[in-house]
Order: sequence, then structure tokens, then C-alpha cells
Amino acid sequence: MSLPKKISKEKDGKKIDAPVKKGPAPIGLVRGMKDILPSEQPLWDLMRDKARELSSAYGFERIDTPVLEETALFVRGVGKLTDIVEKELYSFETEGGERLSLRPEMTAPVVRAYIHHGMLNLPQPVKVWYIAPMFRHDRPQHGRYRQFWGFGCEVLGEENPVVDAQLAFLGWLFMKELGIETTVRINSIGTPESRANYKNALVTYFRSKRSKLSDEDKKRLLKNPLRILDSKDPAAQEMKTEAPQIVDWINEDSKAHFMRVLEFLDELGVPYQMDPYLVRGLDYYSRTVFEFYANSSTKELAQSALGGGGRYDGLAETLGGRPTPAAGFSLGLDRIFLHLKDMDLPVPEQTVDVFVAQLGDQGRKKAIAIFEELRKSGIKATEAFSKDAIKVQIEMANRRKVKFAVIVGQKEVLDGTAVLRDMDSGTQEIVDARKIVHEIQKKLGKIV
RNA sequence: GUGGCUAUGGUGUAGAGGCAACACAGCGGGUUGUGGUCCCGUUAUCAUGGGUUCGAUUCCCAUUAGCCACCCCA
Repeated sequence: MSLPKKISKEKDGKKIDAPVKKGPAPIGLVRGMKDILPSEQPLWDLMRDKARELSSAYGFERIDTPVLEETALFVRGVGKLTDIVEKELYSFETEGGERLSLRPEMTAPVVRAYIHHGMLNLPQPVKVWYIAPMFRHDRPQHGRYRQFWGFGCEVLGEENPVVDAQLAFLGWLFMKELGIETTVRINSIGTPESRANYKNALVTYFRSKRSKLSDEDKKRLLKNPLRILDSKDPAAQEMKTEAPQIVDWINEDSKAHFMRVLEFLDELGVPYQMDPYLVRGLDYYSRTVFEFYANSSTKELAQSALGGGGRYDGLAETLGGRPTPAAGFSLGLDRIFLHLKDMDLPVPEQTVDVFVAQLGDQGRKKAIAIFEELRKSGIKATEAFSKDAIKVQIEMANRRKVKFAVIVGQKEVLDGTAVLRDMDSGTQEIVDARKIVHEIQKKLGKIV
């Protein structure tokens, strides 16, 4: 490689040597991370506001938990052999020898908090919601980041099937109200015991046809047989139609519970699909499990799985608490954001009424005071005090589409006045500086 | 984690083995107190490292990152 060359440019017939810019290499984004830029915030606000609105309307209270937890929480809670723990956990050991992990999901932390703070002494059920970042060391892709944001609700201390239905409904409703049509796929995976029996039956079934399975599915047969059910391999797809179905293996209680969940869903008008092959990748689920899928994954939105949830009656006990029936859901906001972006929503513009322009240092000082007065009286104002040129300021005022510009220069300061410019008509008048707020309020129709 | 595709200003794109083009955005100006048009100027070590070559941004290799499929999931 050659050394940095001097860049020669012709200017006015003279050659000018521009110095070559150099410095330390810029630091980039950590792989799989994503900035949420100011221009994207309006859409994020839409989601945040909707999450707040709905969860509070349905009686949920906000909870925040630390991003860092003991690794054991997830090993025990989510399951040692799940992919989330086995290969996607951000884990490290501190100097003090603590084994910590960035949380890969929120259910275990919420249950941990429930136990830790003795929330079983609160009126049950305890209903909490969160918007929180989570971390999974997976290979990044569009809509799939190593830090991703989730919105979720959890109901702890209640096993009535109406809760399961309401949660599935709420997740569906959240997206519906944002304009995203989804379908809920739902299944019951019974109790851990019945699931173990089913697993055995499934392994027996597929083992007899092992030679026809893909390498990937052969691995699943050993590690996670339930997963063969949603394999994309055509051979497995075909075989699964003959395979034992989980409904035939779950106990009567679970079955009855599930039937009632479905009844409530019917009542709520949630479009759902019974999916006998739906199993979830976390160990703590029992009985009801569901996932949300976008109906229109038409555009290049490969990631149509927008969220999921279910019942986790055994989790509290696994984590050392008292047996506590519970259920919840979680939605991937990064993915929902992508869908919103794709929809070309009219984002309401932030409106500002007044631009305070200034000229010269005296004017600047007076302008600061006027701006503050306006702010205190509830008038939305903006400024560019760091700019000197009046032209630039008026230009900015125009771009912000303000109705009025207040201009304070040397002359006005001496006269104790300010120029009030109507930005639409371009007409301006000189007003007493002390009456500027009143004058603007009048023009904005805030005072009759 | 496995395989594939891609990589040019802030953004979107062109280009070709021989001085990197266009549009938009940004910033500065058009004689120092006023906007939307117009005009001018300015904004790129062509991802990083190496190789082939007289010469590489262009060809080759590696790395990194993004994307796609898989694994898995949100």
C-alpha cells in the first residue's frame, strides 16, 4: 500500500494541497448491536405508548429488572440444554468469581423478582409488564439482533385458563392496534411428566424411520425430539402426519384446561390456529404455549415470528420458590418495528409554534430570556442560539414550520421591543418585549 | 454455530486495470438584520490487511461487517 497521498485540487487556477485526514480508526458497532436513531424514535414511541396503554388498561404494573443475573437463573430456569443457554448466552465470570449472564429472556428474571421480594404475599395474581433489552449471542440477521427489545406481560399466581387466553389476546391486540395482523398458533404441551412420555413415544416412532431423516433431524432425535415436529425438511414434514400427537398424551386436566383456553379465545375473537406441532424452545413451559406470526410476511420480512408465550407453572418452584402457577407472553419489538416501518405510517410531526431568533450578543441574551418565558407559559418554542446569521435562523424556522418567529436584535434590545414575524404571510410587527408572550398567546388562539 | 451473496461520500446510486461520476442531504457563501426558488464553494485513504501488476477502488486471497438460507428464535 502506498503512503497517504496528498490530494491535489485545482482551485482558481492554483494548486492547493489539502492535508490528508488521518487519525485513529473509527470505532464501529459491536456485532449484532443496533442503534435506535432519533429518526426511528417516533415509531418506537408508538410501540412504547401502546405497550403502556394496553398493559395498564389490563391491570398490569411495570417491572424493571437488571440486565445482569446469575447464570444459574437461566441454566435452571430456561434449561441447561436449550439453545438459548447452551450456545446463545452472554456469560462471564467476575473477578470475585461470580458467574453472571446478560439476560436472554425476561420470564426467569421476573419470577426471580417475584420470589425474591415475596410477592406471593401480595394479592394474587401479580400482573407485571416490561419493555426491556435482552441478549442472545446468535448469528445476526435482519430483525435479529444480539441485543433486542421485548415487550411482555406476566401473570403470576393464577392458573385459571382465562389468564392464558387473555395473555394471548393481549399480545395479539397490541399488534392489531398497531396495524399488524397476526395469527396466534397455540398448543398444549401438558405437564412435564406427560411430555416426557410423549417424547419417548415420538422417539420410538422416528427411530423406526431414522434412515429417512435428515442429518439435522437425526441430531434432534437425540437432543430435542419435539423439534423434529417443526422441521422444515420435507421428509420429516411428511412423517410427522403419522407421528403420535401430543394431545393424545397430555393428561385430562391439561386437556380440559386447554379446551377452556380455546373457548375464551373464541369469545375474545382472536384468530388462532391449533398447531399440534408447536413446542417451544424453553424448558419451563407447561400446558398452554402460543406464538404470534405476522399474516403478511410478504415483503422481505423473513422474520415473521413476532413473539410467543405460554404457561410456566413449574418455574417458580424450579427457581426455589413456592409452587406458583403463572403465564406470560413476550413480543419482539425490533421485528414489530420492521413491520411498522414497512407500513409507511404517517408519523405525526412534532409541531413547534415559535422560533426565537437573535442577533448580536445583546439580542442573544434577551432571546434566551424570551425563550424561557415562552416555555413557562406552555408555548412550544425552538431556537438556534448558537447561530449568528439571522438568515440561517429564519431558514431553520421555516424548516420547522413554525407559525411565528420572534426576532430580537441590538435595536430591539435598546427599544425594549421584539419583532414578531408571521411565517406564513411574512408580515411582521414590532411589539413590546414585555407583551410578547401575551401577544403570541393571543395569535395562537390560546387567549380569547 | 454451518453454507451462500454483498461491501464506492451522511443517504441512494454510477463507474472503470490509468486523476472516482451523479442525485439528495449537510455545512459555508451570494457584501456583514430576515425563509421556501436560484447560483457558487465544500464534503470519499472506493470496509480492513495482503497478493498479482509499471500501475488496483476495479483482478485474486484472507479478515471484518451486513444480508440470505439453515440451526434457533424475538
